[in-house]
Amino acid sequence: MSPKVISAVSPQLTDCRDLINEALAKQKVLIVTGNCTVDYEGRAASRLTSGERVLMIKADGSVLLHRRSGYEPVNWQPPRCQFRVSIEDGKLLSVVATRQKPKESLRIVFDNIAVAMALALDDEGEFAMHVTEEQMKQAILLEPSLVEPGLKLISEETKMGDSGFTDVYAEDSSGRLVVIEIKRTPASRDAALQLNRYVVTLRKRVSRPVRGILAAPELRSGTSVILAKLGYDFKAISPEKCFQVLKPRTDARLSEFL
Amino acid sequence: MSPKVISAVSPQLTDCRDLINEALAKQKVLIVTGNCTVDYEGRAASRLTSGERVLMIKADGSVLLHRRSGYEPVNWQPPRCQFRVSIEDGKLLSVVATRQKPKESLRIVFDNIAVAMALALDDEGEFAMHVTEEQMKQAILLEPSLVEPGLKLISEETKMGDSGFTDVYAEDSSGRLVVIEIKRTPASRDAALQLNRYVVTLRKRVSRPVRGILAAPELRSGTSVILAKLGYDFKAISPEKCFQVLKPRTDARLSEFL
DNA sequence: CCTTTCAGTTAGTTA
DNA sequence: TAACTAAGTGAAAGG
Repeated sequence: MSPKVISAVSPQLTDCRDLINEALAKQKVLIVTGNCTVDYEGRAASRLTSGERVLMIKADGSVLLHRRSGYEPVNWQPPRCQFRVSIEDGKLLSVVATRQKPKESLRIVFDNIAVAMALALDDEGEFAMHVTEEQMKQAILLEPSLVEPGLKLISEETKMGDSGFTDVYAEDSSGRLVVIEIKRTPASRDAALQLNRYVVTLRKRVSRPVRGILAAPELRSGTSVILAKLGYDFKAISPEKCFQVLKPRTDARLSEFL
Repeated sequence: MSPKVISAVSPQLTDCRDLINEALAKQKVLIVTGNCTVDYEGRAASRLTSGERVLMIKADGSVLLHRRSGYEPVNWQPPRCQFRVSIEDGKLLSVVATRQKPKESLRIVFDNIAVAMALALDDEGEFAMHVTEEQMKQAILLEPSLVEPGLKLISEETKMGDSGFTDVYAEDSSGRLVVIEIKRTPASRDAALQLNRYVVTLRKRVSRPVRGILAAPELRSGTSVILAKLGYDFKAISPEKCFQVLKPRTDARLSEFL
């Protein structure tokens, strides 16, 4: 990370300005704490009188100005805005973050800076809302309306022949049979074809109409076309929703975690 | 502010732990940057694998974990949660932030810390979404439904005798006369009495029923009782809404501001 | 690019 | 405290 940090009793404003400009240019994460006033004008308008706050400007041009308390920043700017940094009267450092569409502007004027730092965060980590495929299935079995309102469970049988996919059988509100293919990750062409195999097999056995539903967090590009061609539906299932359904059961684990 | 800052190539974890604990105890704002993994379990569940991030813990126990990009923190904890800081295996520093109701837990484990700082922010500044009382009146004149649906303007006259308050005359959907008292700040007893004077005066002049509405961002405590006793209504008017109504007109000024 | 919907929404107000 | 609503909502998905 090799952070650049300015921390002095009275750091030179010019040094701070240079550090800020460099951070912006190199898309580092910038953190500045000091005494400032803040004006916003755009979708609304606000003014924050003098006080000590923490300014964070992130690599994508998001701006967050935090007071000492509260989850939310008191003032902010969403990603992709542009900056103008300048020194006024030799003793004020102003940062103006502007955005077009909607047209809005945030102006932060420091009359004193305590700490300024620029961080080149090396972060390739993966973020995942995690439930296992088995947990997703459990959630759907527990709460079939996750997939579709009025859906009624027919069979909890998992295996219809092979592996890699989880499936559930149900009946929809019109009395049609429904095969639900569950994937915990973005579903691809393979998932659609697998679903097709299940449906085709089932159609040979029964004379009732059979629907197919692919339940997954999302579809990989192109999959929706195949799915439509085969005549099946897609239902987005979020891991969070599944987790919430399962939550009562995981409370024991949560206690342990705490 | 007199910030305490730890910034070294490889700072001692014990020093960091002490700084964090002190910041938490004294309700300072804490900022820690370093390489970490993050696990969350509560309303949902998530895992973030190793990478460099910025952790901010605010005076009220809000937790924000920011990656290099994005307005929103990747993981967080709302205000009023509790902390446990510990060193594991002598080379991992873990911060666990837990909350009851809903029961949830955030666990951040650093294997390397680049910078840690504790800030005692001195911030008595006032935050205001600002429109003037005149602007509020303009907004209501432009868009009477801000006060009540179906309201129709009768008079743009401002003065009915004295000062300090802005008033507007209208007719409601039932054909009753309406006097609207506008205050840009939280309305007090005085505002209610002022409204009463206007209504009483008007009732002497006309034989139709006359309503009174106090339009302000909010009511000071006790004022709602008085208002109810007098038989008048309160309508909360947010500065933001007014601003949005007026916005088309302020675009010129906004351009100038940018 | 615009619209709609969702969020571990958060925050504020009221009953 | 719970329920309801608004937000400079932000972010993602779909048209």
